[in-house]
Amino acid sequence: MGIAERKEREKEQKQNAIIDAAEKVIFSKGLEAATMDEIAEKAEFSKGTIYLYFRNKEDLYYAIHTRGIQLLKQMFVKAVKSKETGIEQVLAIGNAYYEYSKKYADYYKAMVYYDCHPVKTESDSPFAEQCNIEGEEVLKVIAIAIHKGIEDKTIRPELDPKKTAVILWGQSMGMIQLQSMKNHHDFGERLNIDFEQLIYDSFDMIIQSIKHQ
Amino acid sequence: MGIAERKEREKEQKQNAIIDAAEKVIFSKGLEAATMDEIAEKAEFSKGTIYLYFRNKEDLYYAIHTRGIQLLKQMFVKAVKSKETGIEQVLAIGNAYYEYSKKYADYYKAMVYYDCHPVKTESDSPFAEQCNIEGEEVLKVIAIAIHKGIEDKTIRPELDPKKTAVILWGQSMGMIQLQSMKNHHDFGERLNIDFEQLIYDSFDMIIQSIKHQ
DNA sequence: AGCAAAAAATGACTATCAGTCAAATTATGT
DNA sequence: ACATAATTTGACTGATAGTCATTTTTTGCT
Repeated sequence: MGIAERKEREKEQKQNAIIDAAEKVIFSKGLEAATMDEIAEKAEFSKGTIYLYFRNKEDLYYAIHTRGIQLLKQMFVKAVKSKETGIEQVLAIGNAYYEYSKKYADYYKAMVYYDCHPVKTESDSPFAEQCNIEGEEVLKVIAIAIHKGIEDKTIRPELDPKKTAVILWGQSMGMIQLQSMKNHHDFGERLNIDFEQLIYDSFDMIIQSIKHQ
Repeated sequence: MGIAERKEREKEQKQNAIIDAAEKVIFSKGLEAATMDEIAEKAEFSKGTIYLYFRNKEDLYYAIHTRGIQLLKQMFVKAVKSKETGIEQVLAIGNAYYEYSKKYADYYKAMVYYDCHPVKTESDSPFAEQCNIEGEEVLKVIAIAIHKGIEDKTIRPELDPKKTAVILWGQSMGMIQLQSMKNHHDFGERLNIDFEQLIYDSFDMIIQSIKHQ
C-alpha cells in the first residue's frame, strides 16, 4: 500500500509550504521582527503545527538557508560551464558569488546569519546538518574548478585543490561580507572607497596568486 | 566649581562598571542567554539605571565590542613595532589578528556579531558610532604598515595603502571567521583540514601577492 | 457503513525578558 | 532647613517563543 509514501510526500509538501510562508514573512520584515504566529498564519497552519515540523525558529531559518545554498551552487555550476579554463572558472565563481550576494540579498543574509551563529550543540538539527552538507557541495564545485586548472596548466600545480578552495571561499566571503557591512555601518562611506571595484581588485589578487607562472 | 567634572567622572565610572558587569555575564553565558536583569544585578544597579546609561542591550554589546577593538589595535601596534620592514609588519599584523581571535575569543565573538548585524538605522547609537571610529583606527594601522612597505621597497609600489588595507582586512577576516566557524559547525572536521595551517597558508598567499617583485 | 486506534492539528496557556515610567531617593544650592 | 534638580528604583507592560492537553482527522479492520 502506498499510504506511507503518500504521507511522506504530503509531509514534505507541508514542510515546504511552511518554509515558503516563513520566507515571505522573514524576507519582508527581517528575522527578528518576524513572529512564529505570523508565519503560522501565512502558512495557514496553527502555531503548534509549525513546531511539529520545525524544532524552533532557528531551524526554520536553516531550512531557508539550505534553499539559498542550493541556489548558490546552481550559480557556481553555471559559472563553471560558461568558461573553458580552470583559472577562468575560478574567477567566474568569484564573480557569481558577488552577484549572488546582490541578486539574492535575503538568502545571502541568511547565509551570513548561519556563518555567524553557533548552532546550539544540544539541538543537533537535521536542518542545520543539511546546511553543512550543501555547503560542502559548494566547496566541491570550487575544488573541481581548481583541479581542472591544474590539469589545463592555468593554475599552479603544487596547490591542493580542496585546501585552496577553502582559502578562496574564506577570502571571498570576507570581502563580500565587508561590502555588505558597509551598507549597514557607515564603513566605506567615510573611507570614500568604491567597494564593488575593491571586490574585483581582491579577486584579481587572488587569481594572480594561484595562476600558473 | 568641580562638581560638574566630578559628576562627569562618576558617570563614566558607573558606565564602565556596567560594561564590566555586562562583560562578565555575557561572556559567561552568551549574548542571548544573558538577561538585562542579571547584568543589572551584577552591576549592583537596578535595571532602570542600566537603561539610563545604555539605550538597549545591543548598545551595551557595542560598548563591549569597542573595548575589544581597542585591544586588537594594541596588538596590531605591537606587531608593527616588532618588525623592521613593511611587508614583515603586514604579516605580523595578520598573525596578531589570528592570535587575537584565539586569546580574546569572547571579544572576537562580539566583533563577529557586530560585523553580521545591521545597526538599526533609527538607533544612531553613540556606542555603535564609536565602533566605527575605532575600526577605522585599526585599518589605519594596516595602511601605515603598507605605506612603510612601499617606501622601503618590500611592497609593490602601485598599491594604494588604504584600499589594500581593506582588502587584507577583509580576506583575513574571512579566513579567521571560517576557522572559528568550524568550531561550531562540523565544517572542517569532516573535511579533515588543519585550519590553523590553512590560515598561515592564506597569509602566505596574500603576502606573495603584495610583496615587491 | 461503523468503530477503535493512531496520527495530525489546534490554540489557549506559560514562562521569559526587553524596555518603561511614575514614584522614591539622594544630592545640590541658597 | 528647605526647595529644586538629578539620579535611581523596581513593579509593570507588552510581546513572543515554545508547550501540551484536547480536538479533529485519517486509517485499518470488520
